[in-house]
Amino acid sequence: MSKISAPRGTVDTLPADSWKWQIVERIAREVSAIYHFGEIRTPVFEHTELFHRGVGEASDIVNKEMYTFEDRGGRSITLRPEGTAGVVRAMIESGILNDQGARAKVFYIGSNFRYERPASGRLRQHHQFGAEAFGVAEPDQDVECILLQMDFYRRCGVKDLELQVNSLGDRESKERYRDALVAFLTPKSAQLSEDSQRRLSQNPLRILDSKDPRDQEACQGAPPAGESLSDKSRLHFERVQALLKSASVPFRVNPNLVRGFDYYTETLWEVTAGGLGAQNAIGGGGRYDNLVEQLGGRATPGVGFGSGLERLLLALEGQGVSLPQPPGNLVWLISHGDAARDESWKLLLELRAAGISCDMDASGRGVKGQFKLADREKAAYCIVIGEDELQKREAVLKDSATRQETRVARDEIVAKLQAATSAK
RNA sequence: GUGACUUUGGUGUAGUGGCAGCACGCGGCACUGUGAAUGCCGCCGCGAGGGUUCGAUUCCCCAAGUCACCCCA
Repeated sequence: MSKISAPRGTVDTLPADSWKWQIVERIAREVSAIYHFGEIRTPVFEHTELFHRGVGEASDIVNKEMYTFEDRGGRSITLRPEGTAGVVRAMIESGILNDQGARAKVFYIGSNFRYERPASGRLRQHHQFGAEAFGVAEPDQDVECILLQMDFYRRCGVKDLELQVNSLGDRESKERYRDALVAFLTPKSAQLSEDSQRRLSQNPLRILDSKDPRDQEACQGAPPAGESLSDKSRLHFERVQALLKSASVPFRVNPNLVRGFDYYTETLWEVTAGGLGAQNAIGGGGRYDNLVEQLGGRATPGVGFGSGLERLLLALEGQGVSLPQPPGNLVWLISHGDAARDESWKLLLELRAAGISCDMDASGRGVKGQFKLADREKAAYCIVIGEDELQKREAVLKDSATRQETRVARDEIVAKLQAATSAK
C-alpha cells in the first residue's frame, strides 16, 4: 500500500514537541485571566459571507487564500482564515453586545487556514492566540490589548521584540488618507511594480508596505498618514503612545505600517521577533470600530490582536530559549517472575487510582530490559518487586536521580509515592 | 503565485546507470535481579508516484521541504 502524507502546509505535532504547545497555551490562558479576558471558542468554519463582509473583498486573504467550498446542503462555507470575524459574529449572535454600553473581553486559541505557499513559519493551517475587547472606544483599551500581548511574549521568554504602531484614523480620516495617496501616486503609476499598479485601485495603502524598490522610490515624499488624521484620531493615537510610554513598553511609530485586513481603524500594530527570518511578524492587531456594525450588530467599538503560535515557538528556538520543561514524575514498575508481575499489575492499578502517573512493561522483558525502558521513558522512580519482596510484603523504591534504593512496606507504597511525586 | 536549492533506515550522513555503506538508534543474547559499560548476533532505507532505459536511488517529470520575492501569524 502506498503511504498517505499530511496535506501540504500542515504538520503533525508529536509527543516530543506537544508539551511545548501545552506550556505556551497554558501561559496564554494564565495571562488572559490576569488581564480579565474570558475564553471564547467559535467554529472552525463559517459562512463565506462573514469573511467577505468582515475581512474585506480587497484583502489578499479573501481574494486568493481562503479555503472555500460548498457543503452538502449547498451552502458556501469557508475555513476561517483569521480569528476576529468569527468572534465578532459570535458576540453579535449571542446578544452580548445588544445592551447600550455593553462591554466584553475575550480571548481564543485556535487554528486558521490560508492557502499559502508554505515556508518556514508559514503554514496552511496555523494556530493563533488572540484577544478582542468590545465596547470601549478609548485608547486605554488599545493599550491594554498591546500590554496583554507583550506580557504573553515576556512570559514565554521571547527576546528581541519590536513593537511598531501606526494609526489610520477613523473612517473619514482613512478615506482622506487613501484619496491623498491615490492622488500622489497616480501620476507615478507607470513606475510602480505590477502588483502595486493593481493595488492603486484596490488597496492603495498596501503600496506603502511594499518592499519593491520601485514602489519605495515612488512613495518617497508621499503624504504621511498623520496629516489626514482628524483631531479626534490624532488625540487618540497620541494617548496610545503616552500610555505605552508610561507602561515602559518600547515601540516605534511606523507611518507605513499597513495590515492585511480592511476592517482596521485608528490604532494598528505589529510585533516582530528575531530568530525568524523573512516571516518575522509574530503578532499584530488593531482597532476596528466599524466591524460590529458592518456585521449586523449594534454599533460597538472593538480592538484586538492575533499572535501566531508556530512563529512564537520558532522564534524561541531561533533564539536558543527553551521553555521550562515540566518535571517528570513517572513511576515505572519492574517485576521479576510471574507472581511478582501479577503483583505489579495490581499495584499499577492502585497507583493510577491514586492519580499517580505510572507504567510497566507488558512484553515480558527481563529486569535489565525493564530498567532500560524506565530509563528511556525518563521515569522518576522505579518500583521493583521480586520473589523476596513478594514474600515480605515489600517493594524496592528506587529514585532515578540518586539511584538510591529503599525498601518500603507494600501498604505504604501508594502514600509514599504520592508524597514523592507531588513534591516535585 | 514566481525563481533557486534540497530530498538515502527512527536520527545524522557516504555513495553509484547494475553489489547501498557508516555512526548513533532499536531488538535479542552473553546476563530471569538493576539502567547510558563491553562483546556477539540481528532489525530498519534510496520522497507514496509517473517516464526514459536491458536495468533508475542515480537522468527527466511530479510531489514535498527550505530560501528569496509575495503575503502575513
